[in-house]
Amino acid sequence: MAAPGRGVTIADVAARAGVAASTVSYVLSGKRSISPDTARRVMEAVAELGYHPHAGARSLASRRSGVLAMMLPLRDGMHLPVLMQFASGAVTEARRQDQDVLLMTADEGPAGLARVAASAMVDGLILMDVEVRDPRVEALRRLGLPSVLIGFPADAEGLTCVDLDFTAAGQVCADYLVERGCRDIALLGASEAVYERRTGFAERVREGFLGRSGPGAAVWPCPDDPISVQRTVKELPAANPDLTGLAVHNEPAVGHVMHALADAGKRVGEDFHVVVIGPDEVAERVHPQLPSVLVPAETLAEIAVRHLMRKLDGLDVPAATLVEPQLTAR
Amino acid sequence: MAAPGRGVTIADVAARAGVAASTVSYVLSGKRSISPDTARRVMEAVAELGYHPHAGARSLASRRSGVLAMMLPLRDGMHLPVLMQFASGAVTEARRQDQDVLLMTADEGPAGLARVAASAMVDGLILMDVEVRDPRVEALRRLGLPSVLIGFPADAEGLTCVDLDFTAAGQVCADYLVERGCRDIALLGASEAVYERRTGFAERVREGFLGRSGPGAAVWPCPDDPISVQRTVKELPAANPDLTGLAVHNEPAVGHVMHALADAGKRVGEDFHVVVIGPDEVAERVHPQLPSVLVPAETLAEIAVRHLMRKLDGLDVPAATLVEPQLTAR
DNA sequence: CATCGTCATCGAAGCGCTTCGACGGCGGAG
DNA sequence: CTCCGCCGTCGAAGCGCTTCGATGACGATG
Repeated sequence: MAAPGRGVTIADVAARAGVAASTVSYVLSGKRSISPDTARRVMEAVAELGYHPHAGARSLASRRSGVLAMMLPLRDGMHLPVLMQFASGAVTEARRQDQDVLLMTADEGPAGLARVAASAMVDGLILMDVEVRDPRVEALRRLGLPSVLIGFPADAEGLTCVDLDFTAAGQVCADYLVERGCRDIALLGASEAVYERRTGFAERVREGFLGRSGPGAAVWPCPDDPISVQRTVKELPAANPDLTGLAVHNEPAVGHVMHALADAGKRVGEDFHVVVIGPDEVAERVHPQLPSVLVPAETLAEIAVRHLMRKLDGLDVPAATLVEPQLTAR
Repeated sequence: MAAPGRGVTIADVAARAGVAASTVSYVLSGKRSISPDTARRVMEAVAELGYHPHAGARSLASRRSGVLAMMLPLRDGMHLPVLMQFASGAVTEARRQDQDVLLMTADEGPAGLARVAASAMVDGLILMDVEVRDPRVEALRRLGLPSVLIGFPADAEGLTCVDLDFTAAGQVCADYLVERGCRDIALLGASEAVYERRTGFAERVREGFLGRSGPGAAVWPCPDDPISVQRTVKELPAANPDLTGLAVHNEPAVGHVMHALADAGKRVGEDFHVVVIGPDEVAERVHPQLPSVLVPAETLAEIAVRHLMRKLDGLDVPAATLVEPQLTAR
């Protein structure tokens, strides 16, 4: 009793329930019909002994490990809390489907994919923060490991991708500002680095935003330290005196933007409008609170896991899933 | 060639190298001496075929899965970026030791521990954000699953724990402020909830801080929204007019604190001093930049993984490891 | 009453790996 | 020159599970 559950095998359960090991297996998997009476005795034995199937043995015999890999990068300019939301959303949904999640880092690169695929350590893979040209994508195709991407690479042929519709998000923000009567509007984005890496979502927000705004609209990449933000916000009116609306797609910078605007004498919500693309807390933690379009990290992760599970079960799933952005007015 | 590496078994490697399967195994594990010539042929075959051992088979036969679990909470008041640093630090170090990391959430609780332990899915466990009274700790003891805690529960008997020396961190902050000539000092902490949950580190910072400061010192719990921060900062001088030094142990609030102090006419770095316990970025992203004591998440995670691996190898490790805090002046 | 299905269950054969004991071949000691 | 011991290698026996085919038992059918 020192370590209950340790070393309990299916044979122990079978003996206890007075059946064959294979019968226990069938009760547990439901792959053959079993009399209710036998099933009950088996389940009781399982509970009494605290039996949990040996993961390795199971995966060896059934060619299913019950583990999903999540490969997520920790690159410069990524907003860590959002990544954590993705991770937690994925784990939660995976557990609901009796799967576990292995955390991989992006810098293992394609070799890491080959490793987990060949070792049959995981059944499928969720790839995060996909870049427009991503070396992992090619490896993925080659390996034939079931996978779902969060984000869209340039060539999504044959892949399953899920993401927020960032183009629509850019549009929603532009529309919001225009409806508020803003004359000219601008998008204050993430630092240059994010655009240079050609991270898909940043580009798409820009396109969506510009597509809905007048000829005076501009996009300003901006690092998130207070000095840079202050400087950028100061430059805005100089570049365009008619600017009265700003969309901010740079989570950590939002607070600084608000202070810079206050310093510049803008009264946000009155003669100047700001809308945020980012987590609710960011938009709620400034004064005044701002309208925002949320990146629904948990929802995206959940969809990704569900799609992946369907693929593992041989069902088919839409190649591209775009989640509609919601603008929360505040 | 459509899916190279798929289905390559140790027998394939053995055939290719002209040896027995067991020999391949010994080459790979180094558990018996092998002639250099044979070893070379085997390694070549491994490389040519892209062989990776089947994880399930390996764990079944060797009773080692090569996977470590990391159970980390996503509770209110936790600073997500720091958690992500822990996770990434652990994954990085684990990979260095040829291990993978399974991500578990705290809300699976003790049952989750029983599951992974009994299924032999993981070899060991790292438990994060340990509370003073944590139900998982008891389960851990009972299961006998090798583990390392990041944080200290009330009863650490028989456990291996690693953490920043938060008591010392509190002391360092108090000392810093006193040395700067501050008359009275205060600690602005996290929201009440964190203290109520009796999260170990918050309490220890407080004790360390109070232990080194004069009788006028005070601790102010504080939520991290701008309104609450503004209010709390306004109350400080009312409660103690001689207050000229503040330690902030609440990452997201730092920016707001600085603005509130500016509004109150304090000139930080001159007639008023502030020190931060938190990530470097937080202290660097305000103006003026602040001195800070870092929570070395990656280092802690790295130590935890290393200790865990030593335990798995039957070596012994110190029961308690406290990392000395470093104050970075800026 | 003999025959045929169906249902519930069993036994055995692997899944791919590690590990143990065994066994040739070789060099050094006697 | 023989014997012993060691080194390098092999074959076989599992690890705990799933799954396939086989087998009784039993009710329905002709």
